[in-house]
Amino acid sequence: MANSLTALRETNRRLITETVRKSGALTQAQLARQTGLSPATVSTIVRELRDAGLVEISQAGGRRHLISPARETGLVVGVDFGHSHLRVALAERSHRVLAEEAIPFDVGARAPEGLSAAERLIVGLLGRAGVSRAEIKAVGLGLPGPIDPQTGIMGSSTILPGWAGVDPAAELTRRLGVPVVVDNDANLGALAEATWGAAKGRREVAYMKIGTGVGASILINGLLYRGATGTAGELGHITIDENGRLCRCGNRGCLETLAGGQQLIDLVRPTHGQVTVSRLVELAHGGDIGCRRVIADAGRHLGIAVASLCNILNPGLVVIGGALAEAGPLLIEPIMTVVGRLAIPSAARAVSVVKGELGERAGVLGALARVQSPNVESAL
Amino acid sequence: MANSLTALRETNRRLITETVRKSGALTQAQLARQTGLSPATVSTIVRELRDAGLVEISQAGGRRHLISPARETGLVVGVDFGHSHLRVALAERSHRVLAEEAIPFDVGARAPEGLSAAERLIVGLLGRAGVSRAEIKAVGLGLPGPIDPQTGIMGSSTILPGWAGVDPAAELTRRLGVPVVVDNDANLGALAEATWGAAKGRREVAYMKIGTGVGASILINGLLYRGATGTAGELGHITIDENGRLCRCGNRGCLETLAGGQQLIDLVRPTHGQVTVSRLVELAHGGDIGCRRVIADAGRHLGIAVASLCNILNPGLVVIGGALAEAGPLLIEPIMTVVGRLAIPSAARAVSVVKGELGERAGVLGALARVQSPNVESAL
DNA sequence: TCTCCCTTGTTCAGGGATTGAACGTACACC
DNA sequence: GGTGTACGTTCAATCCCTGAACAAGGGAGA
Repeated sequence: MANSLTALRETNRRLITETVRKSGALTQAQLARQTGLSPATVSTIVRELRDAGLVEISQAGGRRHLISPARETGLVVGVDFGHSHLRVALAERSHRVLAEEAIPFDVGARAPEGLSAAERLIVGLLGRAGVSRAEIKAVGLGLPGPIDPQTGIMGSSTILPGWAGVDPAAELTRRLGVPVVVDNDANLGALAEATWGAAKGRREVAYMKIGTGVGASILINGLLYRGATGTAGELGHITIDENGRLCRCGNRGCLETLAGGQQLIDLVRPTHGQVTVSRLVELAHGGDIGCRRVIADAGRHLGIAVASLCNILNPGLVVIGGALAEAGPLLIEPIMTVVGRLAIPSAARAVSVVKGELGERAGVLGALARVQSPNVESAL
Repeated sequence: MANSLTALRETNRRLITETVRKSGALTQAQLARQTGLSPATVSTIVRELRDAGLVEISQAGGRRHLISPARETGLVVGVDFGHSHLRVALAERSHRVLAEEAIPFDVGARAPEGLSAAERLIVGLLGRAGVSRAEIKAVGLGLPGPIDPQTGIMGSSTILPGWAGVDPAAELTRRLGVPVVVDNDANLGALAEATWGAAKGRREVAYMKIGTGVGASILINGLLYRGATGTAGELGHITIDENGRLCRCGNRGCLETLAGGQQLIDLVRPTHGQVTVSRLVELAHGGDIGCRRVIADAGRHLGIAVASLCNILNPGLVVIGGALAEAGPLLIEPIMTVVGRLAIPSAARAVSVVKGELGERAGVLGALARVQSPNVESAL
């Protein structure tokens, strides 16, 4: 079973596959040295992998064989629903993005409309990249709400009512005819930042996405931590003010009602009219006192949540993503101030809070990362 | 090398040894089922382990053999400092407790006095059990404050000023001449409950110890999760009321200032005079309205923290320990009510909050567990 | 150009490890 | 007392890793 000989072989096969993928191209001798396996074992396993089509072998002078990862054919698609936008990317398996597009979109709409819009965008990208629909091998789908990891269905019926009870993966599979993995958008953002962005190489990370709403995700030992029912990391609905505004999650005074982009937009509407979060950030960078103030206030509220996070998980790195993250120090300095005041000193010292490096693309890139490496979850 | 057959055998040997140690005594058939190995393999490995003196085999009716861990010689000591008590246990390696004693003790005293008191207690237990000091092979030490996992020194200088900068393990080693492992008392309580108590067999658990202060600890995948600097799980110093009372951690309105035993004692002093936490709980069970009310209020404040915990970690089980836990439903029902109101519904549904089964002994038993199985920590 | 030496990858026998099946044994239940 | 069941052991079969031997090719130096 788990510890049988075949399992051992499987382990070694995976070890070699991983080593090859990480290094790009290696000779068998190098492989043997790096993995600690004997050349004989490497030889037989490499042959197996070649027969299975998992690696490619090219002659490289002398007896040397260059082992490289099999050029995976086909394309993958990432779909990222934000609260107010929809972004789709078409990429090669190697992660190279061929085409990408984002449109404003209200996720409050019902699921079928959302999925139809995504489908239209995908078709558009296919046309632009000049490839056929059959090339798509898999789709990663991000949604801004808690997903039950068992069923793939939205865990809360109040957060995205239009999506309650729908199985988005099954639905999209039905439309496109390919496997779809669905995950929370904050989880995907965390994955992307850990793979290519600000959290590259870090194994203990918290990620907060502050867009229209507030989402968060936790990486423990480099793997997504989901908790018992997949809602681990839902910092957006931590209670900051028990008597605060009603939140769409059904509770009161959630962080999201105080620091979510929607709240900020509402706050500046009387003085600045209807703006987007990005515009609000621009104005703040331009020196607008009012916008700076609401962002700083949001930062202070976020700081309370980050302080809780520090006391509970004591992370070494917190990455801030989403549209509001573009405010940079205007947002992060108030966060740090509050963390310094509310978190245990040693935990506050240990944490650094930084802006994500992938900006608005984090979600969709995470969807691409997610669909290509299925083993990103912590065991339960 | 690392992945050879002998390594596989080594892995399985260790697997069986661990399984035997955790369960105490097992037949080979049970062992085979639990480990997933075949009875044949178990048979040969058990023989090896017996020959190596690592396990003992006793006949148990029929062909059944009872495999138990080898009776390791020597004794271990567990020391548990609470905020207001000191408890010491002397046990065999097999965890059988030979003698145990608790005294009231103010941990606010300086470290040397505390360690001297512990030493005196240990000597007393040795006399009572009729064994010599040389029998002691190791000591586990629990302290009610954040311990830096790297250095073993108290991480915060404000929480236990008398212990700031001291290396308690080194100091106790100097006095007793044996290895000492030191850990946070909540971590030890969690470990004990997971080994013998309410969290037996559970792998994702949060533990809260509500005594004079409030401490907490998190088990992820069955291992203590410490975070970047060892303060993961410090729920006692989550900020509940930003404008609340000053806390000894230096911040304001920490959970501990609202739900810690000390606060409850202060609250009932005008009406009930000076009482202990246990007395307060007794009175509440007896029907005293005032005591019931302060416990319920504490529960509501704890509920806020547990709700945060649910949103961040989404645990399946929260175990409440410490003296206040004896209030049982009087404390737990308000917690659940608040969790239901403040946590994300799916996270609130997923969690069950229960009283610990080991009572006041959790800390000292955890110290015994800790000293015998060094590998209880999550990587990093 | 030729030779020697080193590296590389393959093959093969040998030694380990796990497993399924078969078997003897002892208890429990009827 | 008979039967069934669970348990532990043994053994052949199977699978896997490794060390050694070996063929093939390149590079350095004469």
